[in-house]
Amino acid sequence: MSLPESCETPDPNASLRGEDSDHLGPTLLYAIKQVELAVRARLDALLKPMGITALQYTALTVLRRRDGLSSAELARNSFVTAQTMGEMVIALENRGLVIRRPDPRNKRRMLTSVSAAGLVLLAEYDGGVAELEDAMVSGLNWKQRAALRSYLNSCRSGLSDSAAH
Amino acid sequence: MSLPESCETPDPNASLRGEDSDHLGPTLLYAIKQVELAVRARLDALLKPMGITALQYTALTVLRRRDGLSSAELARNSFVTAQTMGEMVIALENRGLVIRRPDPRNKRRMLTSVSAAGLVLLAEYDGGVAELEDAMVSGLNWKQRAALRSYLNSCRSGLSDSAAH
DNA sequence: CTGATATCAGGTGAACTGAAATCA
DNA sequence: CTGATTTCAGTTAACCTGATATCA
Repeated sequence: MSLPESCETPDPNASLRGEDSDHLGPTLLYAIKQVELAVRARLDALLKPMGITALQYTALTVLRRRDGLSSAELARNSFVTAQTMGEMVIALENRGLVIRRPDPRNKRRMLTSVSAAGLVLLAEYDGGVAELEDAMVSGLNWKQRAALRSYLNSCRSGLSDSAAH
Repeated sequence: MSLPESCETPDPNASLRGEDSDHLGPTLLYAIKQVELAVRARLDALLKPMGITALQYTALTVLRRRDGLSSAELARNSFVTAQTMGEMVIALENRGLVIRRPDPRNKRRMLTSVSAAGLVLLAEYDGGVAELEDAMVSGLNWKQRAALRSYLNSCRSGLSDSAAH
């Protein structure tokens, strides 16, 4: 990995508004945490009036994209234990937002799907969530947005794969 | 602010492993959440052996950079209530990691500083945290890392500033 | 027998809301 | 009086560990 030495100073005007102008410390980790905190605060405020948590919303959106996952698979996707996700899925089932049925090829597994009511609920949120994302990336053009997503995917794989020190 | 446009195609392999190659939905929000979840899992595992939470660690690093903040200011920085942050700061004080003393100009405010023991504890973590960040951005060159930080800062200001729909 | 899944039981820490007191 | 900060009290949602049963 050759490092370009064209400009050592990563950021001449890092101190934009005196808020978080750290030129040392876990800058990228901190930046990601700050963005996620802001997103979560907004998302909670958006979802709370309808009585659903951010984690439940996330699980529903994942199930909408990938139908028929088991709660254990959902748990691995969200970095929580199988018990925790199992309870949440049951809660969603009791509220009629998801439907579960045993896997015909494995009687132990329970295939989970978003119910019609769940799809309606998700559809009601889609607009607000899209607005939230638009607000977040309002300062970036499409090319930068694509690069940001690419970089984030790289970060995720870098953390999940061979991140042994 | 010059933004690097020499970056290669945004995603040579956007579909990493068939896991989350969604071309629709809240992709960027989801990508950020996924990265933060992975970071938090790693950070918790790193910090747990010494009995400190990720939020406490973050608060300590913020105080190291900006000495003398009040718990209310810390709360606003971390998107939690003043009560929550107040309890955490007291917990840190009881463990001798921070020191508080009344603001001479405002007897109600309590100025918080990292204690010597707190600085030692932070120093012990700096290495592991740096390794964690290195692992996260191992797939990015320095230019992409700088762009990522710039984009994340843009996202944060986009969320905190005028994010009215 | 081993591993994965689901579920029940119990426990914990972290966050919230509400209210009260102090001070600029 | 208004607003900000701190602190006390009660509460809740989220997550954990441990144990058990089922099934590939």
